[in-house]
Amino acid sequence: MEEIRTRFAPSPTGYMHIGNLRTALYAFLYAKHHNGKFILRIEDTDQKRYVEGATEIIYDTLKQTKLIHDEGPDVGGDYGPYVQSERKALYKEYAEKLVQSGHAYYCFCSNTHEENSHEDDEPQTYGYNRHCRNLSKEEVEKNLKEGKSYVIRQKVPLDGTTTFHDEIYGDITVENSSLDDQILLKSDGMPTYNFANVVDDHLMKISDVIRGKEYISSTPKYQLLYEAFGWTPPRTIHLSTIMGQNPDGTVSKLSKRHGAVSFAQLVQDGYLPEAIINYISLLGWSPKQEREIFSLEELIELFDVNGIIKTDAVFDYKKLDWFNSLYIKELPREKFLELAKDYTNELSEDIKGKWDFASTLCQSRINKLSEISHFFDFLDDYQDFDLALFENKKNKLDKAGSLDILKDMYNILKSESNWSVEKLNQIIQDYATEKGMKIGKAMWPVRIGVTGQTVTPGGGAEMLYLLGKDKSLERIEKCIQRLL
RNA sequence: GGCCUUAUGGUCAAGCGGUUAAGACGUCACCCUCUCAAGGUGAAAUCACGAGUUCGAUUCUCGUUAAGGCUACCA
Repeated sequence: MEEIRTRFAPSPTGYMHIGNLRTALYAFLYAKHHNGKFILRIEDTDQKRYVEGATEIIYDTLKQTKLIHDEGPDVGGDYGPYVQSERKALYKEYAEKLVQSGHAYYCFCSNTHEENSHEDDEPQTYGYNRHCRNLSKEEVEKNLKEGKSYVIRQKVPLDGTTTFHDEIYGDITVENSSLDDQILLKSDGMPTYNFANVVDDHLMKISDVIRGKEYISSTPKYQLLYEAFGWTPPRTIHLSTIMGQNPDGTVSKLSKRHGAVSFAQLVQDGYLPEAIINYISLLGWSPKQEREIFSLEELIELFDVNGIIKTDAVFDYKKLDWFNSLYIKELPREKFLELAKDYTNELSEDIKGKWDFASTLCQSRINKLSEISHFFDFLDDYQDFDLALFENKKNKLDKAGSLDILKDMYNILKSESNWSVEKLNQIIQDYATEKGMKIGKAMWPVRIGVTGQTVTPGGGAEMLYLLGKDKSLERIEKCIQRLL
């Protein structure tokens, strides 16, 4: 049986775009679902874009998301090297083969881009004018001998059509006349992506190419290349684009202006890799089930090209938040504490001292780890709040009623030496029982008085504990003064 | 401009000729509850438009419109 081999072929650009990561994920899931191999290949043929440390970012991302590759520059494999710049000689060799077989030609035009430049009001000309397509052998030899700079271009048939099959989009046919004689080998001797991916996918025995659908337009040219070489093309699976929502409601390709778009940025914002993977797995693919929480193992089990969606998906940070909050809640306590460490710097010494308890409040309520930094800011933001907050109809409380409770609580709390959440809860419960009221009624004035806010991430006793005895009493006293 | 692709609620999406058109996020109620969060229940909200084909179209075909991609010595 045919071995399934997929590849993830990122350019070392310095960051991992979330759309790119999704492509990697799908390629990984597809391969693993079929017990195949997932290969990492670094496409660094554009030397101008080389970024220091960029490959490490790719390795890190793959490691953090657990998309473990079976072959790649760092782990080796039978089809290396896995870095395109190290395969330079290979491409030249194959490009020349194509020249010999009449499927490509040398082009000595200096800069076609400039030649084709135009004024805005002039009708635009498109593509290369094929100036060198029919140069005589002698002319080519002469130019070569003179050491003229050249590129090798694909000799695309002038008529007829080319058809390829995509697993998602079906058969796609284009007129060859709409295809340009694209550059295969650049003047610096490096191949273009368009050429390298064909050679490498074949040489590395890639069975299924999974990539973004921006390559659909180029695929006919790849098809022609495979045919010229006499190779069987791999299956192709083109993926929809991940979009971002613009302020005006329109959408466009997800980019910086929509928010964090790189995996590293998302992680820094406090999203867990597992949550990110879970969320993006469902952006453009559906397991056709009602649940949405899946581990990587489950995704491998369930992955099926049948569920891949053709339409572009808008990245929704709100939904990512939801996934993330669930994953954070599920985190074992130790793990949460460890991850939280990076976000506690801005916390007050007071909160840090009570972190053992305070962290539980965070874990059950935050959407992303970065929210920890300012989670307790409200405690310090204590001003002369509107005394109407003491009125609460559900508890049948007015200012006078609150004042009474506050006075009692002040006296009770003043003599309390065991300032723990449990004890505080206990004594307030005892007080409520004694007064024949529900604990909620007794807690209301306390919680409001001590925080000055109706909404707090925790109950009255918890707020008292976090504030500490001195500050709590001080605030209660102040409220009593104001209410008198 | 040319070529290619796509079109179900605000968002992710199920559906693959006959359905009260799933489910999730978000929103809004209500319940629970010392507030919030979590949890529970419920509500509002979708087949872009126009022609066909068919007994019957969200589903098939064609057009329109809109959106996206390609049209680089970037990938």
